[in-house]
Amino acid sequence: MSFDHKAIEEKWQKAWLDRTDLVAVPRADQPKYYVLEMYPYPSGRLHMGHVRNYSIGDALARHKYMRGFNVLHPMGWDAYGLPAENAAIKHGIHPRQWTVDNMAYMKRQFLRLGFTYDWTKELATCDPEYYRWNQWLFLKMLERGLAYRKRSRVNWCPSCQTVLANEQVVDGCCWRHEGTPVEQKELEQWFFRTTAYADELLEGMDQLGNWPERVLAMQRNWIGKSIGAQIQFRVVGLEDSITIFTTRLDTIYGATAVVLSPEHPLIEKLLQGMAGGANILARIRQLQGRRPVPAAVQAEKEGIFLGRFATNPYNGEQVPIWVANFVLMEYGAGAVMSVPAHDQRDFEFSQKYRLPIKVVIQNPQHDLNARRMETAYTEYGVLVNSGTYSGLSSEDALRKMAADATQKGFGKTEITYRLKDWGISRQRYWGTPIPVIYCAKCGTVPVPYEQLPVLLPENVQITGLGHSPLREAAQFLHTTCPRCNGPAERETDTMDTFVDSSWYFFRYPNPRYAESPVDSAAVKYWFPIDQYIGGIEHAILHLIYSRFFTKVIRDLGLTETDEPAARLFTQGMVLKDGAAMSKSKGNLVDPDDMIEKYGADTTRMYVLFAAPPEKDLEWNDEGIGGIYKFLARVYRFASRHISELKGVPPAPIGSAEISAEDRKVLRKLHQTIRRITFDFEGRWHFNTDIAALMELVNQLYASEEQISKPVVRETLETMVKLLSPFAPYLSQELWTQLGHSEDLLRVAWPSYDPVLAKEEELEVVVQINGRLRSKIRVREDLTQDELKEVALADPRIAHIVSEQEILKTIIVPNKLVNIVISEQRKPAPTRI
RNA sequence: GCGAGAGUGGCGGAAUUGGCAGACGCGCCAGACUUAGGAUCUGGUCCCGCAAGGGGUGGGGGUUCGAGUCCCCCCUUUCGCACCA
Repeated sequence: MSFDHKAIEEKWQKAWLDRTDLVAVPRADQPKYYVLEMYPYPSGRLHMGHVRNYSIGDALARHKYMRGFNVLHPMGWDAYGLPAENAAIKHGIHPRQWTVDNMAYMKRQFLRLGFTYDWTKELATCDPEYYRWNQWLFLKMLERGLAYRKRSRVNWCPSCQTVLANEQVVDGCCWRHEGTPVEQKELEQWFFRTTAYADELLEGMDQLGNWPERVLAMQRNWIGKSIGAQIQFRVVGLEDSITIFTTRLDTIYGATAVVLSPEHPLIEKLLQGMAGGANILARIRQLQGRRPVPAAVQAEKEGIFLGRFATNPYNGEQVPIWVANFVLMEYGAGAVMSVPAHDQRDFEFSQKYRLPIKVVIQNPQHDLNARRMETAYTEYGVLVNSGTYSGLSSEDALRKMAADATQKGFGKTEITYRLKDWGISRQRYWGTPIPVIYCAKCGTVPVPYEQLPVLLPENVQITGLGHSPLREAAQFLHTTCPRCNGPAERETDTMDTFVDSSWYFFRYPNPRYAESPVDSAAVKYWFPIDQYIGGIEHAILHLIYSRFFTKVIRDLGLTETDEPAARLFTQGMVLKDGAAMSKSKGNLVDPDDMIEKYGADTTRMYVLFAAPPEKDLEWNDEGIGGIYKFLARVYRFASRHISELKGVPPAPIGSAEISAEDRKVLRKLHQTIRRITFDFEGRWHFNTDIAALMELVNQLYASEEQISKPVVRETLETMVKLLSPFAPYLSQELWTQLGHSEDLLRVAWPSYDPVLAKEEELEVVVQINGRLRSKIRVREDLTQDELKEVALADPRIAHIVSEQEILKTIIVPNKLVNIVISEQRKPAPTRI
């Protein structure tokens, strides 16, 4: 009987349609397991990266079912987003239609792949019953000052025709459009106050020991906490002072200038009434224009002297005030002190403009000479030329100088973050309307909760022309003020779609819950997510926003959860010819084609086999055939024996009269159980688990003629269980053919017998001077002396050792004997 | 520049604590079965050598009875951050 994967998969797809046994319900008597894979954007069809992500999650979910866990394994759709709108512009199809069609198609793909999702938990973020809760959460955040509106310089992607958050700018370009430099625009925007949780986001990482270090490092870096001090320099001849931020207060005696960002608000005032001031201002504006925005490339440092001076509050020295392109307004105080001797940037700047260099930290290796320095000395050290602080270490000086600044009132200790508040306004149609109304009389008025959801209107002309299409939707735009009933306008920007994905995992436990975004009781049972699985590309974007939302939702009193996911796993990318698969590169491998040709089992299993899950996977069109061949081998072996196994009991474990060949197969079987079981505990190197199953099958083929029926039954049944997380269709089919009726998910995961798994006779390696010389087969648990004796009796060893003096013998019981003799004289090399 | 990771046959990869380097698969070679084989089964496949033997995990050094694994230096490469004061 040949392996008809199509017939088998179609049969079980039908049987598994609308299955009710996967509906997750809280149960007090069972340990729970919430396994979640990042939901997809419904772009049209699944790609291999999806198949990989979801095959990892499904293997885990199936294993947890078999281990007796109450499993929550949901799936949904990140259904708002720009591609739907682009499709509308290009093909004239409505974004909703496009999205709905795609979800339907991709759901069929999911069903075809045989994943164990509880589809009763399905959610789509473009559904009013979902996005109303985005609006609800927004209003709560508004109440708490966690959402606010301000005019600011924002990142603008000319391709997307919308604003981007800082997190969505990669190398100065849009995260969706690699070649499109982001522009800066001044706009009124809504923000979420992520900075309010900066410290908790940082400290919370202590709880994330089971997140990849790589992700934590990226988040730490992104939050960018730095502890320093703010110091005020009085402007000579004016009442104003300039505040600078520094982490190296210990070097302040070496300051030779104060440098402002070109956007610094004080500049105009400083130039007022100065001769040539207008000219200088014009040059500064020019400098701004020339600055690469945002600073993607390190540009040549350029500066302009303002003609004014400021006083260093520590030593009373007057230093020139400059404006330079390398000082960022967005960070710290928008102004710095320039210490060329101890900061590389300041050093370069001073070289170019011939500013003096003053050494105030001494290098213990050799004395620094300001005139001969070629780079800045940035290490901590001992202070010199620093008044009363001279002689202190940098660490002591930092503390003392900050304390003195506070006491004397010209500065204080200050903490700054790289993390910025999250700009969430998007000038696009296909997203959640921001539930705010602008009234000429009452100002900005939140939409009352009872009027939620603010529905996204369906009949809107989508043009992609740079302002929200909702501006043109008169029905939507014009409304009445909830306070005064006067005429008013709605906010027409929509929310960043990352808002949707920041809390969807809280919705899964009860996605139809109508009282609040989260069903607190259900969440209390299921949370935290025991295992979250997704791509590394979300290390900062989605995963930092999610952590922020988790804390906000907690502080709203809806949950007690501090962190969303106890464990995070980031799988590697699927590559073809060394590059990520993409339409533009033309190197796509379509999962549908693979499923059509080899079946879902093979496709799933191959993505698990080709590389360990955390590493990138290089797709190989030939390789997948090897998995198909393996499954066909399993099927063929089973087919040859199933009919004769009727009524045959599984092998009685430990039975004395089983043959040596039986024992060999059982040993391999139990070693395989041990290996795969161990691996599911967290290592997840499914590639080696599948290799172990292949070894078992190879052993079965080799021993086929000599093993007894009970052992065949035992081995087949157990093997099918071990195989089922990776190849569920074939496994369920064979399980049924073996005479069972229950679903494999409800069958207990096999346990191994350590006695059976143990090798009876061991092969011990014999080395001489660390080099392999022979192998001996011995009984287990020989004493060290016995082992040594057997090793020395080995003819090959005896031959080499014969007349040498044995200096030492190292014995690792059951493993190895290493005999150390004096190094043999090498025969003189024959030269030609 | 800073931070994290990686470098093993023709290819993907294995080697859980320092203890047989190359499991498993692809590819390739040979044989069997066959009208046929891009099916299936069996055997072989790190390099040099007929063999005995020798060499071998990016390069160099070190620790150790013993190093792919630990330490130091260097090279290559992937990813993240990048004028963050």
